[in-house]
Amino acid sequence: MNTINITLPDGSVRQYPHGVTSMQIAQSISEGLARNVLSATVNGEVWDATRPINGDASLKLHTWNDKEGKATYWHSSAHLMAEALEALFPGVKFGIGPAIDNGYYYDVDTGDTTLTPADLPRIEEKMMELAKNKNSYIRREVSKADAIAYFTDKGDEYKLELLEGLEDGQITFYTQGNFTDLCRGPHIPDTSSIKAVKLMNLAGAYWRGDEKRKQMTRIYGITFPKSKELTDYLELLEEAKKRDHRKLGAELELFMFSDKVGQGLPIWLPKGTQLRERLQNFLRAEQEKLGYQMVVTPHIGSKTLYVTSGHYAKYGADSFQPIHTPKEGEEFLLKPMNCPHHCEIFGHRPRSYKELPLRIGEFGTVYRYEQSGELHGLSRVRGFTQDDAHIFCTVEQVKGEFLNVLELTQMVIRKMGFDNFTAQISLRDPGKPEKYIGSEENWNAAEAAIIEATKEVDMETTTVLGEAAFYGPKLDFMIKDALGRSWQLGTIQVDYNLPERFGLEYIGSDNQAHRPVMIHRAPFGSMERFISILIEHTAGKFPLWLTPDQFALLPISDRLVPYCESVKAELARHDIRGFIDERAESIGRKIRDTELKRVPYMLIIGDKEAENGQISVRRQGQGDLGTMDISDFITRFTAEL
RNA sequence: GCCAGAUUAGCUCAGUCGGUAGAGCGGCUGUUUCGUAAUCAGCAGGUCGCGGGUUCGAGUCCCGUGUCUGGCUCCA
Repeated sequence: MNTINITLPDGSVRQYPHGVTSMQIAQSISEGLARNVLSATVNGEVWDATRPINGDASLKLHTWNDKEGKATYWHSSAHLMAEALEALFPGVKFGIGPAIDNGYYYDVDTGDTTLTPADLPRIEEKMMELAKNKNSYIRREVSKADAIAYFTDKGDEYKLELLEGLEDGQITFYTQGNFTDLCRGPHIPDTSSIKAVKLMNLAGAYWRGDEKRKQMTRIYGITFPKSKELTDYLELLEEAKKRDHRKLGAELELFMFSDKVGQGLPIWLPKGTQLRERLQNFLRAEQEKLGYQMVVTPHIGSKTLYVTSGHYAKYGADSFQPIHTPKEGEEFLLKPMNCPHHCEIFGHRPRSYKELPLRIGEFGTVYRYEQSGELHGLSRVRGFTQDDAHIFCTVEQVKGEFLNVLELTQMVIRKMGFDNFTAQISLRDPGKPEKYIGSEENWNAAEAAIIEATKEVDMETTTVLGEAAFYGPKLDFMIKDALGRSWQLGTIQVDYNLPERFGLEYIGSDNQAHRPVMIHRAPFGSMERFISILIEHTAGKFPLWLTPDQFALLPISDRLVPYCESVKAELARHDIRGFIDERAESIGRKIRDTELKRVPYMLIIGDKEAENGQISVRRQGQGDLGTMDISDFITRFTAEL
């Protein structure tokens, strides 16, 4: 047979000579496509576009515009960087160098020389110089013995270790220019499409992710086929920097940290507290509508509580250590989660099936000893408040409760101005039933309930097997912000373990004791983390109903302050809140300062407005909206809420 | 916790070869009473993160340590 059948994604079948490459197929379709093709999926596996196809195959060509194309491109860029490093730092050793979501990295060991950020431009230059050589990426199958010989000769113990895990017969090398690497591939045809490079940063990374092993230097980089795309990407990063919640949090006086109070312990300032409490009140009201009952539990709990829950055995050593009292033998732990307290609430008196589902909610402040290097603004802290609740129910009720939580979360997220909202469902690893507690029937029922519930609310989901907790399946919420970055919010988890450990029971209609199922849910994770995401998503321009100050009254002269007072009082009667800027500053200055504080409405008051009983309205970020009656403003304002 | 970098006035930053500290913004005082993004002037702010060391002399060099930043590992 001299010809093979190639099936394209549209289902059409074309015939090509045996040994044809994806590149040649692209050429037969169009020159333009051939110029842009980076790799191809052949029978479900991503291949080099230059690799011969030796049998009937399905084929999908990849360009810069798809995920696989970018991944190939960036992985090849990592090799290009390695070539540049080898030219500049002879003797450098290489770990692994994969593509990531935005670019690639390569872990390197430069021996006694330490790389510094000042070295990066030099490496970038070398990469561009090498890219211009238009070197092809050449794939070569090698025997294990030859491969070992090559890297032994080179003295790269990392590659040798990687080789140990590979089987003879499936080892390939890729070479471009003067650089040869152990690599499964695939790679782009040649280096000429790499037109712009930026090495982002340097970081330490453990060899094979093991903190007991040597730390290598990880160099992060990104490349693009057009220099304009690099410029755009760097602008996006600039924008992200401007929106950094740590920066905005300080500028807008929302929160602070103090070395004396302790790292990772946020202090909420008046404006931030207003924002947070308003958000909390909104969430509380919505949850009460859905049948949640709010409780308050102490910030510490006896060690016994956590021994019972099992958390002490699992996390005790890595937590804030017990608080000891003057009387010996008393030990308390800072509350790291609210569930044990809520279990005690359920168990404090006999429960009837008629009370289920029992939904116990709490804005519960918890303390966790996060490693110091993990702390980050408000998104990773040591003291935070969960929008927590525990639902005690029957297995039959799990689906309804999931629906309830999904709908609540969707509604709140939309109200907050996010529109891209997805979920990850984590189920058992079907091959390892011994890893999980709880009966087979209960697991099946709960997993089915979660999947059905997400279908009913029409939510985009991904399902991952083996990611469930040992005590039950779970669902994690994800949102994308205005810059397209993904954030993980909170979770809903089914738990068969804690009711067991706390011996929780209810009396069923059959007059027998039954064990309830417990659902943990904190859809937003924590107030701290959620607000950090909200700050970055909105760039500090919070939704009107939520923002601390909704307007600023800006009198042109201090003789107009009394009129401002009357306007403020009138707006207050309509629950519109704000302040008067009474400073002896020019109106231009007051407007500038108020714009920077992201106060949504600026009401400029001069003699004309005072005479006519009107206000001149300016919207933050939009400019002058003209003069209007106060009642018209209230109408406009209320419509925007 | 680990690797790398940073740490100077409230903030953003400058500070040369080691010779005793500087700007802008902000603050205060005065001035300006103004029409849609900074009125003008003066003044006050610093144990150069902290603790040691080298030196006649340390913001600057060395050691230790705190905190922050970027990653790694971790995240009930």
